Amino acid sequence: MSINPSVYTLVERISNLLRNELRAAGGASQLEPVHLQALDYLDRANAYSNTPLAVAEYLGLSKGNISQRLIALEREGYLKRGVDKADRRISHLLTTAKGQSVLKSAVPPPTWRQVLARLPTDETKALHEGLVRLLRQLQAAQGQRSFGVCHTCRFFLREATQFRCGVTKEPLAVEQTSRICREHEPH
Amino acid sequence: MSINPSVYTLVERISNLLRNELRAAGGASQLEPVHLQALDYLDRANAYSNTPLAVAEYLGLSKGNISQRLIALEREGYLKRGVDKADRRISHLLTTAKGQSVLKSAVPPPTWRQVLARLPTDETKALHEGLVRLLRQLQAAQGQRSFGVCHTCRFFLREATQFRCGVTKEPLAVEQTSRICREHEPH
DNA sequence: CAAGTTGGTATCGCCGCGATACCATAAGCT
DNA sequence: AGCTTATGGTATCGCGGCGATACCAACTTG
Repeated sequence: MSINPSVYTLVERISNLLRNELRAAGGASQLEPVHLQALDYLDRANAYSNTPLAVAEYLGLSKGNISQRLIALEREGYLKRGVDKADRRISHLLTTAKGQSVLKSAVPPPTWRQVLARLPTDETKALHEGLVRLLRQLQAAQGQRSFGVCHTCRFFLREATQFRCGVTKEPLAVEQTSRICREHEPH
Repeated sequence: MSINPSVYTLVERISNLLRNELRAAGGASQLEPVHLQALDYLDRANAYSNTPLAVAEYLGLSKGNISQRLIALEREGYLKRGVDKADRRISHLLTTAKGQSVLKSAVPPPTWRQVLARLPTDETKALHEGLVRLLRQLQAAQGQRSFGVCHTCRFFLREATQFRCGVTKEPLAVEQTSRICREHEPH
């Protein structure tokens, strides 16, 4: 039982359940899992990280593919696009009210929300820790970005009167520090 | 940090990593993730459970879809098909040497094998327990079969001289009792 | 033995996905 | 300054996974 089902198999099966739930949850709004995941990411990304390329890296899919998904999401009104002031090649995507509304009902899918809420807190904590370790190890092993938040980032600077990003050298609004960052690197 | 990233987000991201790794691992043999997963299941299913319908239920995909995937796998020589002696509608799929060979190198994907092997055993144990609970809860919540092994099944009978399945009433070969069963129900 | 049920396949259309080629803007070099 | 290279993003192509539907063959039930 400690071997079979193994951790790998468990992850595989839970992944499939998640994918199927997402497919079902997005069915009403005609959104596939990839759309919901992209929307969810953008809804939680900071100002550096809400670009098409960042979404592609986060989901591990090709930029061409993601470009098309985002165009579709914008066309359907789930996203709004802005142009970067400093670099006019870069798009910044923001979720609209419609986008946030579909997220609210579909991700996490209802079943997941319910099950996770009912898990005992100590068990949730242990599970959380194990998953964090697993994720970080996997990301490191394949050289992927970690996409964490400021407080767990090695470039995060706590100065006397404010926070600052050690990568961009810019001061950070407090609200931004709890958002996902593409430049994040763990300690 | 206990909220963000949440357990849900962690699972989502790990799932994506897994899917991408599987896609890469199967690339050499032209097999998509679904093929590798179906093969892996069949390689570990017992004699009741190695049918197209069972694969579809296990993966949560439509039987029409899975039927076509299995036909492709058989055509490429990864599977052999046998007909059930008692019910001639039913196919039984067995992995060939070629099928087992590709599984050996592709699932779990190399990165995963490596990372999981290096996780400290106590952490693995905690992670395993949490994932089992999560999986069982999710399966129960959406009325899916649990696909476990005999020793965790409420129908499993330990008799004086042998094991027996309480569903089919048949005696069980020892080798079969460590395989995945479609009729499995947890205690 | 007729009627309904179940395991499996055939076929259709949709669309996610990678690969490639391409464009526009930016950065680096001399 | 210009020339070259690098980077963010899009357009287009072909492949194939996927659900839905319809269908067939074998079993089951009255």
